[in-house]
Amino acid sequence: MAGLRERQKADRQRRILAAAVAAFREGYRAARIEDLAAMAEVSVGTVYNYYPTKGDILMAVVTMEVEEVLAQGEALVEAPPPGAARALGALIDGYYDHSLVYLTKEMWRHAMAISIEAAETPNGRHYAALDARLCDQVTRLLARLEARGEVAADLPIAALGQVVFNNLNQMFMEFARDETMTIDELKRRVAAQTGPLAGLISA
Amino acid sequence: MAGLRERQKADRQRRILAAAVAAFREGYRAARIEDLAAMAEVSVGTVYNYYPTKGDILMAVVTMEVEEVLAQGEALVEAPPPGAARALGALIDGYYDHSLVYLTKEMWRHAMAISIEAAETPNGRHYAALDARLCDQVTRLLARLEARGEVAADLPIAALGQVVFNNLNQMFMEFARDETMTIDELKRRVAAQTGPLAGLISA
DNA sequence: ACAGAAAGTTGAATGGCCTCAGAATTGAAG
DNA sequence: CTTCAATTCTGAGGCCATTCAACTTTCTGT
Repeated sequence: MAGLRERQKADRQRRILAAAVAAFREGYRAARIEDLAAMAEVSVGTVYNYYPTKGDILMAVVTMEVEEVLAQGEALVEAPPPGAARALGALIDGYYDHSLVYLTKEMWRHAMAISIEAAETPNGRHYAALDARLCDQVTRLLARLEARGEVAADLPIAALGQVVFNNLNQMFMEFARDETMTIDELKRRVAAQTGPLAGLISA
Repeated sequence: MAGLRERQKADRQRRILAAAVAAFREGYRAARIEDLAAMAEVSVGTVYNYYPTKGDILMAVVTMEVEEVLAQGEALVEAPPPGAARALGALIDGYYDHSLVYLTKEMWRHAMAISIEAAETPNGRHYAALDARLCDQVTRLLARLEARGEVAADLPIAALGQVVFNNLNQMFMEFARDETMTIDELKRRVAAQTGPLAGLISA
């Protein structure tokens, strides 16, 4: 049975995260830990008892987002539409469509910044691991297409998968940097890059 | 004639930058503005009179590095070695070889983080502009190879140039993230990605 | 039901980037 | 060589993420 202490703990955890999502969406930089604490009806010290740094709170939100993106992508890898260009496009568009559910562009910018700046911390490593899983998913899609005979057989699939992923990742970074770029614009631009590539590797 | 005031100004500027390069190489995070000020024999306020933020001082160093990289790359674009794979490899290796002259990996990480986090500031835009010039240089190399008949004629050169650049850029980020990765390791990995790509687009 | 241990909470204090009101220095004019 | 305006310098102080020693609350064994 869940004791009182455990219930209170779970409740506080939830309140802090909810406060963070609400406050961060208004502005990550502008949100002070003191504010989150007040919203969650908890003291500053307690916030730090649940999350080691402000960045970790952000990363918790990023993780939610990316886990859902990965799950959705997995479904697509299981049964990709026919044609390399179409299959890759569908996977990538799916990623982008699900990128701003919990996070804003500003939140993404800070998450990316933290993952680079603090690369050697658990946080940075965790972000890198999420990236690696996305990269792996792209590669597995290529492998499946190759198995289905839609991609030429003698290509270094892992290397090309990483090229495709690096490209979609970097383009997403550019998207996050530019407040005026829309998701459709992003998709269009990446399709213009991935499409020709898909054409080159098609069987 | 240069008045006393002007000479003093230039001298302080130089002292601050020199102090910054020395201190940052020991550790960007660990370097406090107060330390730089002391090293440059100037007050904290004066440092801020010359550079609006700590990040701007770093960006001044990044600019030195990238300008030299671009100049070197330009020479290669003028007279690329024969073969798409060889030409691209030479350009990219040149970039990487000249990446740690003034900067350390830690400095790069912080510079990258700032450029994303503060994308809308003059600083962020400046960094983005440097990136754009590098991307353009890669694309111009491809265009030149196409003109020489070493790359197939009907390809979207600009899009492919950006794919190649995004890939080398993202891989450099990974290099900066991982203190144990050597430049040779980085070159090897990128060659394994760019090589096949070059093969696919060769005439 | 109570004492003691365990676990968790609290908010004042710390450290470092950056600001700003006033002091100091330089150059120009009389 | 003064005087004054313009420029530049200075460092104490504000802000906010983070820490930590003291205090509460919950749990456990008797």
